[in-house]
Amino acid sequence: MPELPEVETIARGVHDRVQGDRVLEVWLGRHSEPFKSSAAEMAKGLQGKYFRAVERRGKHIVCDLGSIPRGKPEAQWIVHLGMTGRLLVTAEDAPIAAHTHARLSLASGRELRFVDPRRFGRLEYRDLNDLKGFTAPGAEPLEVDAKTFAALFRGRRLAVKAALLNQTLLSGVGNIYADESLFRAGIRPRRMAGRLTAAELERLRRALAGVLRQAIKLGGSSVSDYVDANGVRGFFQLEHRVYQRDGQPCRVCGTEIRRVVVGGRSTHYCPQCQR
DNA sequence: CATTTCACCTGGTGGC
DNA sequence: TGCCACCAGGTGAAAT
Repeated sequence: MPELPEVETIARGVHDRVQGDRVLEVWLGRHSEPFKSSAAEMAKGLQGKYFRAVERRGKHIVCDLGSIPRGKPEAQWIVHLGMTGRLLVTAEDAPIAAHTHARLSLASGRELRFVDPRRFGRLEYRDLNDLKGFTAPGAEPLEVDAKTFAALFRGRRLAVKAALLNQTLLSGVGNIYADESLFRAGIRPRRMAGRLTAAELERLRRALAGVLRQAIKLGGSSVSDYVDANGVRGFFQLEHRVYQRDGQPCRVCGTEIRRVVVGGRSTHYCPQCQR
């Protein structure tokens, strides 16, 4: 489900609703897949902690926690939504959705819940006395400068689409925004990353930042059932130029949009507008 | 090492 | 209606 704009929307929504709130009780489901750290340690660590802040790092949602409401974070709860994960703030008596893996009851009388049918999402608890704070491995697409961006692709022999999806190069780009940014930059997804010209790379960097910013403004893309922390759908899917539009005419030139597989992922492009 | 492929899961859709 | 193949917004391990 979620790429950078969706994760940003959810992180902001959760931040606004839980900042200053305190965890009273923790319930964790019995499926082990979502738990990157031991469930027992996570439950014990979360209990009693205050939410200092909730922020996005790449596709991760990082909750800074402390034993008092303010000050330096003492621990972090890190949520990765995978393909189908949701992080929701609910009333405590709200019905419990199928595939709910974590419920944090809060002093305000609400609950923070993690729901994930496919269980590709991950939850991690970090005690910052033992471990460093979470940092995303790749560059932030909304902050990276032209020189750094170009250096990420230099010498690489894989398709530019695959490079965009590599989270150790850029953090936060997924299948929708890789395709949409390549369309806006006029670059074919199968072009070898290391063979792009300086001008093409700069077009791509700007197209990517532009499409991500616009998507954040519209609350992300709701392709199937994506909703933010308040259960509200996004609207960026209405702005898609190529993603899941194969067989339909290009909105710019009318040529039929094609679907191919690149790096094992569905890839959509306009053979006329993208070279 | 860099790159590619595949497995991990459930659920929705569309064809027969 | 039922059954089945195929597809899905992600990632990391294994293979090449």
